[in-house]
Amino acid sequence: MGSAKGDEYLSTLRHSAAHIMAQAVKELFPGVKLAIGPSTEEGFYYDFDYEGTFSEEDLPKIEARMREIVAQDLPFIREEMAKEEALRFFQERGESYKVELLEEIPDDRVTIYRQGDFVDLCRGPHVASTGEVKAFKLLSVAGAYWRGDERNRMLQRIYGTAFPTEEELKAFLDRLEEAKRRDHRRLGKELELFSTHEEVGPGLVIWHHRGAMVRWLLEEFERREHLKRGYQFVVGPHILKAELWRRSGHYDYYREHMYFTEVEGQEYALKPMNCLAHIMVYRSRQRSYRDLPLRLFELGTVHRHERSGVLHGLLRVREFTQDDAHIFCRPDQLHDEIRGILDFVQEAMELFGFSFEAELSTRPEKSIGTDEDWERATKALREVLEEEGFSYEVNEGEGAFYGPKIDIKLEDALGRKWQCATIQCDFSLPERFDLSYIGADGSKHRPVMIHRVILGALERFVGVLIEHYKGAFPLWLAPEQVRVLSITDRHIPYGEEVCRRLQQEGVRAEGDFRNEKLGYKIRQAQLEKVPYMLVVGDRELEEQKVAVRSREEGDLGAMTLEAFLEMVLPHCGIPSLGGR
RNA sequence: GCCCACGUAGCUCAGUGGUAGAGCGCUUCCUUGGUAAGGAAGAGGUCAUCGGUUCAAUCCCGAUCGUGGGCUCCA
Repeated sequence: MGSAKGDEYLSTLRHSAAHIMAQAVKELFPGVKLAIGPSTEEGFYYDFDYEGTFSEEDLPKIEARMREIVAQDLPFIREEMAKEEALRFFQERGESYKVELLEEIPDDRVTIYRQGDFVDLCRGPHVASTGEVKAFKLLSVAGAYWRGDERNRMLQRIYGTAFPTEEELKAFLDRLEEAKRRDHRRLGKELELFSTHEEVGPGLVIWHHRGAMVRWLLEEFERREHLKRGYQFVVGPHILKAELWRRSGHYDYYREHMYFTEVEGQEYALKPMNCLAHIMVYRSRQRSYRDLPLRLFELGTVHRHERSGVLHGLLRVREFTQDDAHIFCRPDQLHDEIRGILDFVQEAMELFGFSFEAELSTRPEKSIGTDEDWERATKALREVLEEEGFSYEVNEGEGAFYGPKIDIKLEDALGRKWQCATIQCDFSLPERFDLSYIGADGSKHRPVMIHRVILGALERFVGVLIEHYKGAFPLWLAPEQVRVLSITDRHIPYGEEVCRRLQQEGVRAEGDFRNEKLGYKIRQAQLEKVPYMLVVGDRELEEQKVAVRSREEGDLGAMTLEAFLEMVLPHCGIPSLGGR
């Protein structure tokens, strides 16, 4: 990351690159209309309206034309113009999108930028001339709705990136390659973690033994941590009567994401969220203020009908399991509960080596509940964020339909951001289900409900972990922790004995006793990211030792099995967070 | 859902309007070899599915399903 000034220059450079691309496209494809073309965090894009279509094959052609424009070193010329004049100007050129944009500009005067024959409505700034844009590359073509609204016409977007130097561009492209290498979909197949199948259906994951082990370890970790923090475990059904979803508001507000079925003339819905069963637990008896907070936890599997175009490996699926909990508390406890959750999140993220940032989302247009409720919940979330010293962004109108929320975006080893944890206040469901507790004053009061997940969807979290660790899970999460390698057939019995001993100690050990050369077995174990390899041959058999090789550090020499166990056992088990 | 691509052996990918190929993997045999690939032989594909054009389609066209890159949406 450069300085603030450096970032500014970078975005100016990229914005200028976008103009150069637009010029090239207009020259190569007559009839193209310009929409918008900003810089982004990773580069730039320009949206075009064109009767034909662009494909990836057009990119080299456009790039070549761009290089010519760069070689001409055309100055970027800023001009001020009366708005009326600009309107006429763009109208004459048939640039209807620019006209639409102009009509919304309140000022009387606007600026345009020219390079050569190309003119664009633009606030600027730009670099001095096209010659300054040297290191750039076009990356992809995509569809994009005009103004990001799917009711509008779909435009054609071309993405590219630009940097001050070729070296920086190359570093960026290398990083894209690196991301491809650690793509969880690729590693998931190579490491036998999971698979998806056309015959099964899109967005539905099948966990293979290794992936299932990672998941099981995470689940076990979750159970222990939740138990430590005063959560109670509950389990709810997968289908619940549609009538219940009507009462909760999901039927009205979330219907398009739900699957329905009919049983004996009754309409049922496959749960897209776990909250209703938890509410039923709360309602099963009279609650006292002394019972609160009631923290109900469930590794809850939910089904959501996601639109086909959004599915992506493990990161966006149609069936997933959340580490979900609902906390029912008194309004005066809200603050401490939110704090407890944020502490939990913070400790968990540290364990996995993620940094993260918080986002506070406020009331959306489509929502239920009173203004007063929304205000109170938003305030509580904001207060805790500030007391805990979290830096956070506010996303106006991005909250759930039932309440405001804090989303935690974690950042992986490549600096990419993922949403996992979320904390959502809810004043609506307690109202709709008429939840109450008897206060110290002997009268009924309304509890507050918090929906929260720590790792979020396990599918997504495992996907992020795979990419974060490049498939090389830390010892405690490695599906196979140790592999015992025999050198020749006569070492097999000893190898089996070593393997058994390890398994008895709770170490996940497997043997590779095939008739293959040691180098071959090591290569395979390395590629499969097994943390430790134990080689057994004549020398080890003789001395009753094992030759230890670490995935990261290579050959560690021979030692007794006891010495090896002493070294690794402390790191083999499921870790425990510090807690509050 | 929308825009653009793609779908060939278990995997990664070549290829052609005249019924298909490589590497890895798999099987068998030889080899018993000390820290990232020992050798040989063999098996394996209705070229995603359905329809159309054509004397002839894996290849051209259309639809469907699935996947990828985006948009919108989201854990």
